[in-house]
Amino acid sequence: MTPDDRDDATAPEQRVTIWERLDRPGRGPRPTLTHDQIARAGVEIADEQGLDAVSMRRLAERLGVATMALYRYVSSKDDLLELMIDAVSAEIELPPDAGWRDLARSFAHQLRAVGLRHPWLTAAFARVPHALTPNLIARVEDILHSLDGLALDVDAMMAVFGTVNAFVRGATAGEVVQREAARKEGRESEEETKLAHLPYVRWLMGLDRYPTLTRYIIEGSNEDDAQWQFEFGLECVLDGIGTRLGI
Amino acid sequence: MTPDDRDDATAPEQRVTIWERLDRPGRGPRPTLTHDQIARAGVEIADEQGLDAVSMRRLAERLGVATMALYRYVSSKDDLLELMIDAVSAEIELPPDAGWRDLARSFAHQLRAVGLRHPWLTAAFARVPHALTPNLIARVEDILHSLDGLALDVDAMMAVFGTVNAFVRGATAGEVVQREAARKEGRESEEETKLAHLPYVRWLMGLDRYPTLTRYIIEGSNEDDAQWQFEFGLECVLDGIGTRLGI
DNA sequence: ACAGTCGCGTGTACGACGTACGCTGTTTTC
DNA sequence: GAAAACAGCGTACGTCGTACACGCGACTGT
Repeated sequence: MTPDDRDDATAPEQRVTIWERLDRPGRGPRPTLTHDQIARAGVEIADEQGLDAVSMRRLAERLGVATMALYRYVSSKDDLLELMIDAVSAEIELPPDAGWRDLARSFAHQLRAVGLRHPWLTAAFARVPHALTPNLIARVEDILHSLDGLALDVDAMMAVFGTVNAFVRGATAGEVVQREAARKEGRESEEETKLAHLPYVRWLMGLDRYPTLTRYIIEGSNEDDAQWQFEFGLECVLDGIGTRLGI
Repeated sequence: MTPDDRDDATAPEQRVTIWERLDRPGRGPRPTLTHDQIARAGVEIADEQGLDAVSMRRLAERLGVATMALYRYVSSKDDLLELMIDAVSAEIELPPDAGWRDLARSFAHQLRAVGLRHPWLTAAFARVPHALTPNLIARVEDILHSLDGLALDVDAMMAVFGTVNAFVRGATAGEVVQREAARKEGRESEEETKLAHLPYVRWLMGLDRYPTLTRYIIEGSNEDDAQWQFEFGLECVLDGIGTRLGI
């Protein structure tokens, strides 16, 4: 027998999101920091030294406050990551009055650009439970709005955004993982990275189990590979959506 | 002969991947563990209690060895994550002799299934520098092989895989983030999750800044939403690829 | 004007983490 | 048999997130 139907000690945890608490009325002393400052400082650290370097202690030191002071602004480190995600998400600016296709394309390119400019973003997305921050929600709204009036039901509209979004995140994540690995291991140039992987690649090819992959490594023009692949994939996605929905 | 005739003191750090070290010849005592056992135990812990619960101490305890004994098998925790990724990647089995489209579709569905069955996988991918483990490489080879003989150059072939892979990872990541958040906060049913988000959603809608999004929340049939969206997106991607490459 | 109370900033402390290092004992190779 | 290589282990260090209690400053209601 499991007496689980009255145990609300753990059940209805109504977590209030940080966004709802952002500008609370002032009673007591004036806060010395703003959420914006905190997010910005966190982004700076992450950009310079990677996401692992963003600790509450380091962040507090950079802001000139005690470590625990930060917890007056964020309820946990996850909250901090949400702030940081939202901060860099603000860098995305979409053209007004564009059709859904141009809008989606612009969103895709810019989300990728943000992800590459802030390589920690991918890892942050994977860690944070509630990644729908206001600045991202606003862009969702923009794209949904551009799809309105095309005789689509709302599920289809959301599916369009979801598909583009999924592709961009996956593609960017793939690119970023490699760069971050390079940074962590102290490599600086693309050339150095290729050199570091060389023994492993050689070993793989020597196994003779991956002939087609081997051909790609030998014949492939690894010139601007990632950028080209992204644009190729994106256009495929947009074409596929347009055709399937007749828009 | 000189056992060490390397001249390049400044060369990049030649990290030897764990895969190249897997079955080294035995000198000294017999190992009591295998890499397979370790990976399996790690996967068990992660499945049961989440990726954060996979610590070297806990893993060692489950395996009945001292913590530091594990470092005879993996050189770091990242290595361990690679082993775990490879272990669950083995769950993907593709049909033999299928066309590229069926093969890609099967790969997509199974990779998603693995990601949902092991919700920590997404986070692991984001943490690990070299996520191309043998079992994944083998599937890449399968798909590339199915594209051979269609008059594509190798770059295009790789782009096909890359596009499908990116979409699947992005889509799965999105689904998983929500489930993991629910698990972390102790929620069990989908209903409970919806209830927990209700105040935030209401607050968002009350801002009156996201009318189309609001319509989606109200009108959307959130029934089997994720599964449907995934299949919709996947077919768009496959269609787009097929049309663009004429295959 | 004054008391109450709310909340900001802080210091300390706890339990967990990854892992460097050195030791002991076993197995293989010369 | 001696030497070398290597498995397993215990200890220790530095770091992390954050719970908690304290003191002080600023607003609110009287």
